[in-house]
Amino acid sequence: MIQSLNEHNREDLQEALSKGGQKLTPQREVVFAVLLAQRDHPTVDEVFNRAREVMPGLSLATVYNCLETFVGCGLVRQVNHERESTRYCPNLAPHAHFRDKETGQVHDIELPPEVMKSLRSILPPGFDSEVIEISFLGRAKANDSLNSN
Amino acid sequence: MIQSLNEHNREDLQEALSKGGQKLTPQREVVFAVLLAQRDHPTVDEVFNRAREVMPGLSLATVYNCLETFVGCGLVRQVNHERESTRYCPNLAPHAHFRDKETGQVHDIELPPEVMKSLRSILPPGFDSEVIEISFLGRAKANDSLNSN
DNA sequence: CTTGCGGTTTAGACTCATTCTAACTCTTTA
DNA sequence: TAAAGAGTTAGAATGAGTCTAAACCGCAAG
Repeated sequence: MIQSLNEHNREDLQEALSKGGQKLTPQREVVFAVLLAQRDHPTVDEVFNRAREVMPGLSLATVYNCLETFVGCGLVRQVNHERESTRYCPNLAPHAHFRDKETGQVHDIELPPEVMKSLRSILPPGFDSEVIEISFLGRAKANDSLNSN
Repeated sequence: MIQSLNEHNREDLQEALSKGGQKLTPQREVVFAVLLAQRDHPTVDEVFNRAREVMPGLSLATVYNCLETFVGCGLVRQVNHERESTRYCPNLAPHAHFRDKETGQVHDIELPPEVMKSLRSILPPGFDSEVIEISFLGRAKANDSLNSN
């Protein structure tokens, strides 16, 4: 179940928010806690439903707002696959995503620096890239524990 | 301007369609010609507008249908960036996409086989991937001629 | 205090890409 | 010529996400 944030995580949140000129609010705490509690790349709706168990008055618009704020503060990444609903991921380490064709589950795949480098190297001169998104589509055989980080 | 398909391209289209159990229709020819004429990763709307110059009665639904058919036959790839409108690309060679933050333009980036290989190698055992999507976000300095293929 | 202010939250209206539906057309097969 | 089947069409429906305007809240100034 969704716990409230521990001291450590609350401080991280607090700090990242204030760096971005934002405040820590009860809603933001709950939404952040939801993301940390179950790192399965939930959609906004999923976050909304989970958060409401803990804070029933929370509105969907606020969940959108909170998540956008987190993305702006670099606390969370958006994960898009084709045009499906955007998913959210609190894993900050550079990583790729693997989407299971059958279950729809999204798994994080560690991205070693040398692979990042070889990717950057394929850019022709004049192309400067800040963000690289890599996503695999396929099947992951069993091994439930491998998801996320 | 949009030309009608030359013999060679019409045959390719014809063949790919019939392999997928589909027929060559005037609408499909026009839509395909639009994609080949300007390889700038147009959205459905852009394809629609260009195609109407040549076939004014064409409907938007048909453009959606044609593009979906082409994707099904492997003639064309969809390109998605975040949740923006889907774009279409008739470049069949394996390649990544580079999206210019400022202009919004999408450029094709050639993907050498050894980079593909190193990417596949980061998948943990049990993960089998058929499709790998790679997209860069950044700025491309000038050099208009480098776009697409 | 209590008033005012800026940032946050809220419900509901709105947008817009995409999908669906049902009617229509065209071509082929019987 | 009729019936069947594929493809096309206009417009309605869907649904994720955004916008708007009102309510709320914590806090600093009076």
